[in-house]
Amino acid sequence: MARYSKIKNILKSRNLRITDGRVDVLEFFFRKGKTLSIKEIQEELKDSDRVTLYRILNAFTENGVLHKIPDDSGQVTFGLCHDTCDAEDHNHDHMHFKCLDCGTIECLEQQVPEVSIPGYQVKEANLILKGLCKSCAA
Amino acid sequence: MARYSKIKNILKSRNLRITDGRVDVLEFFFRKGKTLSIKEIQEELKDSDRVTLYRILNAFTENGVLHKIPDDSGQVTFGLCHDTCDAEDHNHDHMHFKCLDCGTIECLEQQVPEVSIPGYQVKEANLILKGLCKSCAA
DNA sequence: GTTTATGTACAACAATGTTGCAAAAATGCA
DNA sequence: TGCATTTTTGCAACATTGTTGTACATAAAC
Repeated sequence: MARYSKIKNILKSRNLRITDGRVDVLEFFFRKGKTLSIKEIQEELKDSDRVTLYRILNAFTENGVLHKIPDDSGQVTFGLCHDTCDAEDHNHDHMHFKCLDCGTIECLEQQVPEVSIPGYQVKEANLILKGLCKSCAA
Repeated sequence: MARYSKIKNILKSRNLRITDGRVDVLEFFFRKGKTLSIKEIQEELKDSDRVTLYRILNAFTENGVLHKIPDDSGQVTFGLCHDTCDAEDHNHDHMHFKCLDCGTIECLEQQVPEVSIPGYQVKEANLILKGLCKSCAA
């Protein structure tokens, strides 16, 4: 499917109106094919309003289009959710790799290992690995 | 060992000077025995300077006294490192549980499951679980 | 006690994120 | 297509969070 149609479908399926800003943000994610920090998105979409961008990202996060990647650096990073995510049944189990050298954060396809703790009810699991990515380790 | 002596030893072993602010922060962590957000620490130590507190927390993080817990909420939370951590050989593998009900973040003693990704060099692993904690699930 | 290195307090700044509201645009329907 | 409704945007203003520079104060070492 053409990229624009795909983006339109994603927005429609979440009952989000198709606006230039939203399409631009999603198009940027598909084009880069990687996780993006707010800073990177802002630099790409220089002429757009900061508040609008925050609202777009929040809407996307709430509706399972993007997921926020926890990071202790304070720099919030977003990644595209897999096609299986939707507003009701959002798959929160993600595994990410942050390269200590180049700083890139990648979404890994591997499944987060199952963990159970007696007495606790685990609903989501986020595994953040740090080290050297494929290109930096080589 | 008495708490104050313990705190003094921790600071000395990191070559950090023993000051009122640092002792207060550490004493608060030992007293609560749990992870603390910057907000909580600020509320406890109302009369202390905000900048000083940030510098204390940064010094503690850099020297393996505390560890920063990644969280997508933006609220930075700190936890006491285990006794095995020191400035040179800081054990970065942590497992945390965040309760979606009461918001508390707990450090779990369980070991983070080993994960390896072909071509990557994994140095740290952070597993963040979310759900209902023991008291909220009951 | 005196010296020296380190840490603190204050002011000012920078970055990040939020709220309220009027104007604009997207959708649905006649 | 044109109109009504609802959602989204853009702007201003504010709130929170974190940083930098610098003079002063304190801890550690002698």
